[in-house]
This record gives sequence, structure tokens and C-alpha cells, in this order.
Amino acid sequence: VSADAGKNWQVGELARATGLTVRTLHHYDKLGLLVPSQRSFAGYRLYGDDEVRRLYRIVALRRVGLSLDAIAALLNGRGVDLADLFGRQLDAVDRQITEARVLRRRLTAIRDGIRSDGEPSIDQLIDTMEAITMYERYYTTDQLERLERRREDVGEEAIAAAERGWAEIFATVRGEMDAGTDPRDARLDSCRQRVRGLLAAMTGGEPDMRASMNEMWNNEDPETLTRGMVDRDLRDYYIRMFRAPDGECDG
Amino acid sequence: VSADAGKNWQVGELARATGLTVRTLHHYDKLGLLVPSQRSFAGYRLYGDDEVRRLYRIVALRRVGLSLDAIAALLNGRGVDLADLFGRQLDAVDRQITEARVLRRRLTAIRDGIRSDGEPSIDQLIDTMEAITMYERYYTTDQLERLERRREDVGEEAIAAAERGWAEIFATVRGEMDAGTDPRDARLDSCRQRVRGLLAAMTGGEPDMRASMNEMWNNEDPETLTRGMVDRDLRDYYIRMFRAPDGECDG
DNA sequence: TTGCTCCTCACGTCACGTGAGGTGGC
DNA sequence: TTGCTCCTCACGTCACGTGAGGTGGC
Repeated sequence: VSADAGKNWQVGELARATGLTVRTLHHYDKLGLLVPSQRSFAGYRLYGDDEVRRLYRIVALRRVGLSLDAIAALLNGRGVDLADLFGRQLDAVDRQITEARVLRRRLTAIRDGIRSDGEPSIDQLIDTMEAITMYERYYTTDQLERLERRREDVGEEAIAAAERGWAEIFATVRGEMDAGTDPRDARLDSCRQRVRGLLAAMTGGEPDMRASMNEMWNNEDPETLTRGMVDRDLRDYYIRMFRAPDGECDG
Repeated sequence: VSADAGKNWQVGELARATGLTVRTLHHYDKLGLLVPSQRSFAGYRLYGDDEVRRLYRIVALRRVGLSLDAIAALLNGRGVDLADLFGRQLDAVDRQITEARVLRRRLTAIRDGIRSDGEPSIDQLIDTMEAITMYERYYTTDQLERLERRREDVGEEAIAAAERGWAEIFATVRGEMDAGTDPRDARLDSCRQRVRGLLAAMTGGEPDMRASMNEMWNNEDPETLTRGMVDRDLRDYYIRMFRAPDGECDG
């Protein structure tokens, strides 16, 4: 480039040299962002060294996501506060990342939902999305990401095994409930043990996760939560299984 | 909502109920995505229960970033492969996140550059951006993120101290070079020690980082790298400081 | 008659991509 | 004359926002 000092560049040459398209250079010309200093007799754009340098700056500034407007303001020397400009740009990118991560989490949840259904349908998809919305009411974004990571670490097998575990537990509990067993009866001790184990595996023993999960479990319709496996009677019985005689709850 | 079964909704009502704008509903109507089943005598759009349900689905699917086109294809029951659709959507979001993180890293580097300059100017900004481009040639994205995190953990003070450290070292080395000292001389042992300490602090002792740094140091113009502090003579002398007599280099 | 809700255009956004139709030789 | 480079419109993108100007009573 410096060897060609003094040369005039045609659009095509300049486009090839910078990896831009001719159309892009036309666009910058029309915007007034990069106007060639000369035209040939036939009207061809001729760019001088100054414009080439300016173009390299434009390209550099584009690489941090600045708008052409902002770039023009910077290069035209209007008093732009650099710290302020880049600070706001950084904030904007941070917001983008946050938003994209929310989308990503929802999408992985859907993917997992599609996988676990035999024949995925739109109705099931909508159910999954409603479940996602519900989870987002009780868990923070951070907690949801931790849940997702845990699912990935644990693997599909273990998740399926855990679901079978819950099914077994609720079947047993329902049997005892129907038989009229007192929910605090020692016969349910082994169930309580298994529940504690599964919960620990799901929440990683983190108390804030436990709290969010309990909130959801207490407020939402259990049939929705468990795909019909647990009704309100069973849910209430289950809660009493973990309630100490003084009314405390440690489930 | 279910209490209002059978009701016809005007756009305004529906907009308020869903948090959308009237314009959005007009837009969906024009696209054919959500067409009200009736019009009043005066031409008012009247939405029935089916359309309301459809709208809730549209809103749900929008929440994972699907285009209105994709949503229409899904809801109109054209045979869309759900796993494929959401797989591609996930890939797209992943690419977005990756790209945004690259931008973010560049922006933090610029922010740090602006902070360390007394009066930031556009020229200094462009210098910083060129430095960023140079680093991106030698380090992987992952390495650059690790460098950035290290900078954050270490703090501005320590970075400034490290820079002063390098300045002192190079001043000393230049003195010995000018005095004709052999680069392997034991007088330079304390310098070598300090260099090893600073390098360990910068790279965290990770060998891949060391390799990338050496590549850059060996190939790029040292004056650019050190803002004029080190010229080629001094760089070569410095390299010989760490080269064993058999030609190996452990710097 | 006055509000209020609704209606249909239609331009603008952001940074170009993609032709169409034509001239001229940096 | 044939290519090749260049030129100037001008529409399209994506999901609406924002008026303008007007009618009608879900």
C-alpha cells in the first residue's frame, strides 16, 4: 500500500484490496462517509491516499460494531467523548449477549423436550414453551443456566433414570395415601430418603435452587408440573410427608 | 381469558391483553400470519377464540427468536422438522453469542487502552485497534478471553506496575548491551529472573500462551509492540539473553 | 357535536445485496 | 467490435414504529 503512494484507486481495485464490495464503497460515498476526491472524465470514482487511509479507519471501527453514523461522527472530528461512546457500545453488546443467552437457554430446553418426546408435535412444543415460561417465573436466569449446565453434565441417561425414580416414588406414595397411611409414618422413610437424594442431585444441594423449586411446587398446578402424574391430593400428602409435627417443612 | 370464550375481540383489546401493539396485529394480518375471522360492519377487525389461541402461540414462538416466516410455516402445519428447525436456530444463536463476545473483547481492550492514555485521541484509538488486530493474529479467541480475564483479576495497578517493571528491565538491558556485556553474562541473571516472573504473571504459566506470545514477539516489529521502547537490536540482544549456548531458547 | 377506536396507506429503520439498463476506456 | 469496469437508479431485507388523513360507533 505505501509503495503505491500517490496512486489513484478505482472502486474495483480498492474493493479487492480491502475485501469490501463495490456496492459498499458506493454506499459510503452516498452517505458522505467516504467521498472520492476525484472523478475521471467518464465519471469513475478515483480514491487518493487520504481516502484509502480513511477507509482503513472505517473498516477498523466497523470491527467493534459501531454504526456508520458513529464512525462518521468520530472521523469528522465532531467532539465525541470516546470513553462515553465505547462505554455505551460495550453496554449494548453486553445486553445483546445476555439476551442471546436467554434465547439459547430456551432453545436447549426445547431441544431436550423434543428429544424426550417420541413424536414431537406442535402441541407438545407449545406445552414445553409454557413450561419454560413457568420456570422463568420461579427461577432467575442464572439459576436456569445452572440447571441447564447440570443437565448437560449429568447426561440424558441419568435424567431419564431420575424421571423413572420420581415415577416410582409417586406410585409408592400414592399407594400409601390410598391405604390411609399417616404421611409421617416410618413406612415412608425409604421414600423420603430417595426424594432427598433426587432433590440433591437436581439442585446440587444449593439452597436457593431448593427455595425456587419449592415455590414453584407449592404454587403451580401439580398435574401440569408432572404431566398428570401428581394431582393436588397427592401433592398435599407429599408435602405433609416432609412437614415436621410443628409445621416446619424440610422437603 | 377462558371466561371470555365466544367473545369477539377488537384489535385494541387484544393488543392490551397480549402486550402487543395494534400495529403489530395489523402487521400479522397483512402477512397472513393472523387474520381475524370477521370484520364488523364498519370494517373493524374481530378476533375469535381460535385467533386468540393462535396469537398466544405466535407470541410463544417469537420468544425463541423464530422469524415470522418460520412461525407461519410451523403453525400452518407445513411439514416442518422440529428438531432440524430448532437445531438450526440454536446454531444461529450460538454464532451470535460467539460474535458478540469477540466484539465485547475488542471493546474492553479499547476501553483499557483509552483509560491508560492520558488524553485519548482518534489516532491512539486506531493504534489500539491495530494492536488488537495484531493480537488476534497470534492468539486464539479463547486465549484472548483468558488474557482479558487475567487483566481484570489482576487489576489496573498491577498492570501499570508490570509495565514499569518492563521499562526498568529494558533500560538495564540496554545499558548492558551498550556496554558490550555478553548477553549470557551472569550480570544479567537478576534481569532474567525478573523477566521470568513477569512472563509467568502475564501468561499464568500456561505454555500455549507463552508460545503465542513468543510467536508475536519474534515476528512483529518490537517498536510497535513496545511503543518504541525496544528496537530490533535490543530485541535480538534480549532473545540471546535467554538462548542457551546450544541454540535452544527458553525465554 | 365530541371523543374514542378503528381504518388504510406509506415512509423510515440499518447496511448494504442484487439486478436493470446504460455508457465509456484511470 | 468485444470485454471489462464503471455509472446511476431502485427495489428488497426484518418486524414493525410513526405519522397522515379519514371514517364510523363491536
